[in-house]
Amino acid sequence: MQKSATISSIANELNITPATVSRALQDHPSISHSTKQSVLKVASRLNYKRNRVASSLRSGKTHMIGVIIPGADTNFFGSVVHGIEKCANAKGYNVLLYQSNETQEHEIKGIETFLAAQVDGILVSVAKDTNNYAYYEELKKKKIPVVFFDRADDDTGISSVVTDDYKGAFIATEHLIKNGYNHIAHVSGPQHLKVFCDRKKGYEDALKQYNLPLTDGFIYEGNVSIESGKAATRHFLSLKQKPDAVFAAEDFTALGVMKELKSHNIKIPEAFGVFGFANELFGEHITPTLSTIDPQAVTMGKESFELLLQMIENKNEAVVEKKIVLNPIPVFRESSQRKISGHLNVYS
Amino acid sequence: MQKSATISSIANELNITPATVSRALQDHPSISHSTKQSVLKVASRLNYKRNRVASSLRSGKTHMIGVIIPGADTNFFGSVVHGIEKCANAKGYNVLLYQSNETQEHEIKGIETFLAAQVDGILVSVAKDTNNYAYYEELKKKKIPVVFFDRADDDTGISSVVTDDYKGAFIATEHLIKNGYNHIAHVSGPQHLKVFCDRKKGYEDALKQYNLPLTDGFIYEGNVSIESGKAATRHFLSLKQKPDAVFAAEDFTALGVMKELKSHNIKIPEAFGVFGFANELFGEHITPTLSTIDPQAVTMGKESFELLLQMIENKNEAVVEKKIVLNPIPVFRESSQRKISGHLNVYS
DNA sequence: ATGAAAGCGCTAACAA
DNA sequence: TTGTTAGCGCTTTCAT
Repeated sequence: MQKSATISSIANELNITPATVSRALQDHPSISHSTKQSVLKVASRLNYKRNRVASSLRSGKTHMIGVIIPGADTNFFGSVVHGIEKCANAKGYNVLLYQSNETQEHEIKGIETFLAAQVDGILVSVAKDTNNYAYYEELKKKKIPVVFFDRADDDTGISSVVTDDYKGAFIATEHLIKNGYNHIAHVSGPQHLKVFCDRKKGYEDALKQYNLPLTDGFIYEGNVSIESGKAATRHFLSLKQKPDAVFAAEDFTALGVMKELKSHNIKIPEAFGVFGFANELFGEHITPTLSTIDPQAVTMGKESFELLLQMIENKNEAVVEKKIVLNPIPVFRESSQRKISGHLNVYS
Repeated sequence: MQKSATISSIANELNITPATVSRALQDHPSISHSTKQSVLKVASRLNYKRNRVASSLRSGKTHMIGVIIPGADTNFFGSVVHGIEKCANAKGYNVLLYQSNETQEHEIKGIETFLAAQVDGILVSVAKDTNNYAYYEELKKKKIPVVFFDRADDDTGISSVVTDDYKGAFIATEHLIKNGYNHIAHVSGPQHLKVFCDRKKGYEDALKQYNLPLTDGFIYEGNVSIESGKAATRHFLSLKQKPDAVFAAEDFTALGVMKELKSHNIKIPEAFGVFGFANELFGEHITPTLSTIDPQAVTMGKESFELLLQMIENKNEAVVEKKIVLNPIPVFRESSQRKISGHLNVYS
């Protein structure tokens, strides 16, 4: 292959210096219109492409951001990445992707990779088992812009973009109550993650507000999986006081709940209500369709990137912590709505 | 922030030259054990991290690969990326992701971005509307390693990793036949994409082999979407000779077929069989569960990366085109299996 | 409006 | 085994 064109080759053709070419290419104000014209012409003739690596080395900006997600195989994270990508590309940024596979070990490896690659900033949704944020404190000291999305930590003082999990959970639980379920259980997620704490709190407060008791054994800590939804359900059904509805902290868990209920021939939503969280794709297509909370994944991606970009561009100024909270959108489907025609307390 | 350590800072501390440090860090054979030891010690004390940008500029290798996918929001591509990532990270490569949103325009933009970023190689699954491969010929001339996955082109002479689409389609159709359906229609995908040609051909050949006629109007060209599955079904139901089963070229299309059938109160699988392709996540969870072909997404990602890596490492040797064909795994679920107890031809 | 010159941090051919 | 030297391609300050 013939070597690709550089600013020097352009400069040679025109008998000007590389510096001038560089400036012309950047549309620098101090370059004459005619020079710019000719540079552009030669550049396109030689099929010149700026070497970003060289440019990055010199300028210290790579125009790359790193994104760490637990896994690329859920619709939720897929959509967030989609949002990030779209936005980043529009602003001339590239996206380096890294999957933690839900372990802190990989997460840290990802960050180190990103640092070595000199990314301009990092977006991360922490792994299930991340409970130590010392690493992020380090990054803060190094003034590397970092934004958490979805799975954020409250105490680290790092900017974040999350859904209003508390509100979403409250709405979900309230909806179940209004549909006549009054023994509502909850399958939560790992409690060291703020998301799942908040969702539990929303559930609890909704019960309180409607004067429903918090029954013993009605909260089961799952681990965000179909299997834990099933296990939770087996647990609930073994109680003397059985629930008649479940608010699951996440859709896959809700799916597990539904599967287990079906295998016990318990009718949803007639005999048992189910509500999820995440608006995973499958919820719309299963029978019955799954009620859920849409956390606005694409918007989350977009907002995360924009926030990060702000931080990148104002790198010198004091980095203020900024928290963006998205409005959760309830999606009421079949699994939580029964025709209540007057027998609100039929099961109590 | 204090500037991060460089090889020079390490060299200074030890009164040796940067070159020696560089070599020590690379475990170069000509460096003494003791020097390596001390370099490593100082490096870790200073928290040295190699600057990959500088390294790339000098060596011409970025250890980054670019991946272009139509979109990150299907389980299939999510899983392929998962496979790529895992494998790439293990080998010290980073993954730049770009989504074409199914348009050739974005796809080309992605490639240009990757070239500017000096990636070592590119993995691409072409967009729905890509029909011009001139761009890839260019890459070939420039000796940029490229591997197509899933959506490949046969004539470009570019290496690829795909599922045996023909075989998968054949198995699916054959299975429908063996389950007593004998008016089997097909919803295909865009025919300028080889995947969908192959699937159609597998369908046709299965019919032939079992001496079933290719009925007029039984092939509907969809565009890989729920909506086109619905439209196809409406078309099929409007025919005088109606089909009693559909092999859809892809799961979302199959889902559309099922939805439309349900809205006409046509029972699946009793009155109508449905078979998909892709093994999207939802198929396992809808009612009835969807029979499909598992194209081995994660394996596809892994194999694609390994093939690309080979090409990257043997860049000087003649690049031979290599095609890897994965074995499709049928997943027989409810939507295609009826109890046929002797009335094989009940509908004919 | 343009040129000259230095250098980002690292690597590698050649020399010793 | 280690040092010397040059330079990857670009940006940017300072000078003209």
